[in-house]
Amino acid sequence: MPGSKGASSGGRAARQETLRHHNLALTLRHVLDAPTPVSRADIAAATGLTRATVSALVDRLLAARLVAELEPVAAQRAGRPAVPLAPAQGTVAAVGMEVNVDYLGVRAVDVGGRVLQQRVEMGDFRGSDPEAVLGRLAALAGSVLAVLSADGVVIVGTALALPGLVDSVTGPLRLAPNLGWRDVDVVALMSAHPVLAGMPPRLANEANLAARAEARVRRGEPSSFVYVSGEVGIGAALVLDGRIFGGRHGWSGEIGHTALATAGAFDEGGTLESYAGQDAIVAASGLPRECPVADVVAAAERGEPRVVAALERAGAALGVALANVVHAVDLEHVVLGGIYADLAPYLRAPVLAQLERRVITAPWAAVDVSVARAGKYPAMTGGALEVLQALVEEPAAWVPA
Amino acid sequence: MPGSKGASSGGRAARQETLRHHNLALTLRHVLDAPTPVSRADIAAATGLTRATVSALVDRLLAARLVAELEPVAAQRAGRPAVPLAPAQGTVAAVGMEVNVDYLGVRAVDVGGRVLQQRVEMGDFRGSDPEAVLGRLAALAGSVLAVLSADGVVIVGTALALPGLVDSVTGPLRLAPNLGWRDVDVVALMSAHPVLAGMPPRLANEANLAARAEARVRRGEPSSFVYVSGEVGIGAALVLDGRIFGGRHGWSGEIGHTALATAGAFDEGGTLESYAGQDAIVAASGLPRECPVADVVAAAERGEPRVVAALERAGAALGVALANVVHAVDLEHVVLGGIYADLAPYLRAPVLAQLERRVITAPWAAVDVSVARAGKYPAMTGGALEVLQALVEEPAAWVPA
DNA sequence: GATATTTGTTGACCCACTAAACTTATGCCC
DNA sequence: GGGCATAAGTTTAGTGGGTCAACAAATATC
Repeated sequence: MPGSKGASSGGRAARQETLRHHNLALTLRHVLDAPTPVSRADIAAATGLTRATVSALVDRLLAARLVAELEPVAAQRAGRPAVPLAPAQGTVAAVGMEVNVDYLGVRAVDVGGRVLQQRVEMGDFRGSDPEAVLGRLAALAGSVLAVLSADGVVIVGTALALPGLVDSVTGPLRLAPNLGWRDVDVVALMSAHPVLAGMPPRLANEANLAARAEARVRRGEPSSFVYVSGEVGIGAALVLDGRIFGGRHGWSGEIGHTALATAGAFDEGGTLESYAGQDAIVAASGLPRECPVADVVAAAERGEPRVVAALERAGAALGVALANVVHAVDLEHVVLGGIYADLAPYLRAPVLAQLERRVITAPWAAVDVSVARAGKYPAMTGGALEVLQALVEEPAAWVPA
Repeated sequence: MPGSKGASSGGRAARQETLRHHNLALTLRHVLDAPTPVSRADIAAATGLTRATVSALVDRLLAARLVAELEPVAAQRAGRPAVPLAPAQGTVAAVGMEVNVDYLGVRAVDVGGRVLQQRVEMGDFRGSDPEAVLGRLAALAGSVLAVLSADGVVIVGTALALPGLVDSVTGPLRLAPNLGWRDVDVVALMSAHPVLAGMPPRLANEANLAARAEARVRRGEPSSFVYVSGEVGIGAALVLDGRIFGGRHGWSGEIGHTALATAGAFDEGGTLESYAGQDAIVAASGLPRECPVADVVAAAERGEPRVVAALERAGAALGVALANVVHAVDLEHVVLGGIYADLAPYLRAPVLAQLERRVITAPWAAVDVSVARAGKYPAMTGGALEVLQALVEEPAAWVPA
């Protein structure tokens, strides 16, 4: 998720090989992104390549087991029936892992986006010991990998989502306030376990990876949005044309630290997290500390005034912060994820109200607010998709000559 | 400045021609970006292309008058002396125009970045009539274009910088509060003038184009930064790896409307512009309305306490807003432009103080604040560079077969 | 003046694409 | 069931833009 290429004079020399790599990736992407199986002729028509070229490229993808031919279905049109092509199932996969405040887990996803295996362990990891926690995670990953390799699945890599600041330039986890971790060399700790020896995980922020999963669910729709992941902390991710924009170090979207409530005295003032974080909402609701979100939702459904007011207030704070993000990066869609997805019925209106009031461009491009659709533990899926994306963009490395 | 490609399955089929286009652009970029003239052999070594290929590509660039051969300089090494290649001077150029609150102007820049012609007219355009103002601008442009065409310069296009919201998707200027313009079809009004008939201007925000000029001045240095353009309004631009990130409509960087001073009551609170805009600074300084910035600087230099306090306060507000931007997009450099460049001696410290206090990632990547170096009227230069960039990225369209 | 060294050019070759003909497999009409 | 239209996938020749290696040109060094 570099967000930048780095090359000073952008791009390297293109040779014949580059051409083939490009078209191979294009062809693969077409098969993977299509909602239904496609034929070689469909790909040719859509890409502008000739059928001859597509055939040659597809042959390579078949050999690499990235794509599979399905049984021809009874054709209703005249002419030779097409051979349907679809993402291969259960042949090539990536593993997404996650450590969060109250659970850890591992999920394996194949090139078609199917979940092949998954394990989740609940727990309380506030103020935990990184080495011990990562040991448990590695054990979990080991059991998943064992099943996969017994099934002959090729694993292309792993990724690990963390609720904090991961330095994508130099490596370590800088800060995960709610785990109580600081400057932890997570990659080294994970690689120490033999099961992961050959596959050091890519690290990334939980919100960024969750947003990637959300982007996949929404492929086809306008795919530029701010994904807000409400958990104990508040993370956000910027998705531009289906791609995560991580910034220089992968630290974009740290809206939990947006300055609010400054009243002209710029040296004071709370952050968004102090108004709209999970703990703040629970406290303002008058509910017991660390009670689950489900309790908040239940209380709100019963119409308890203090809870409803707390959510109203949290929504307003979130709306102000999001208005600032919209002004900074010009996006028209907000997706509420994490606990905000559960609380959306109560947050949506105040968030929208602030956006409409404050966003100066709203008259020409109203900002809409929707609810995440990527399901439970989206960051694990997103981590796997992150690794798979590298494969999809450079399939030549995995395709036999 | 789309900031997005739009293509759903990203990228089209690559053919042989695509290869040549890519390498032609690569070669041209190498000549343009090099600080000193380069030889064909240098380009070959740097790009990985063979000298044979580079020779063929350079021949096309010479024919298109985008590149020129210089006189060989006395070689100090053994071997045949190299033929130095440099951007052609005064052969191919683009025109950048600007309408702002107190001036309008036109500037022509060639592929090497040299200013060939320029005209600036001072005035007061608050609450002005768009048609009349654009008529004056067109006349100015006409006189510049006349001189250029007499000199045999080929004009590849024009751009127009405006202090407001330009809708890059559907075209019109949506809102320029300080001009008092709203929903003005600027392109149509400009194209009505015969001198610009064949070359409708690209419109863009003043801050975005000024930032582009700044990025060019800083090429070679780390080129991702937030450029803040303080004028009557406050605009900003996000520069990522030397490229402007404009967002979906070109409306990124509207930090003038960042919400500040909310004191827990999220329905109140002023914007950054109400604390740090030119009018706000002048008012808080106790100076006469609409007095020039030079007077503010002079008063600050004399140490007038009310002025110094006003600048301190404006700097703090700006620092809070910039901390929010840094949290949102993860950038490490802030560049102060427009009136903020003149006021930088007084703004820099409070801005830095807020950034250090609030940016949670500061311990690992301190945000620095520097002063713009692109000179007077950077948006005019940036507009021309914007047009030239399209040429540089797709030189094939301008190069004879 | 002979030799080494580097630049730029030339021509043979190679590879990935296109174009167009061909083969295969179906639906439809009689 | 046979002929015909239609469409999918394959085969073969051709083209373009690259590489590679040899060569010519121009200078420094001894």
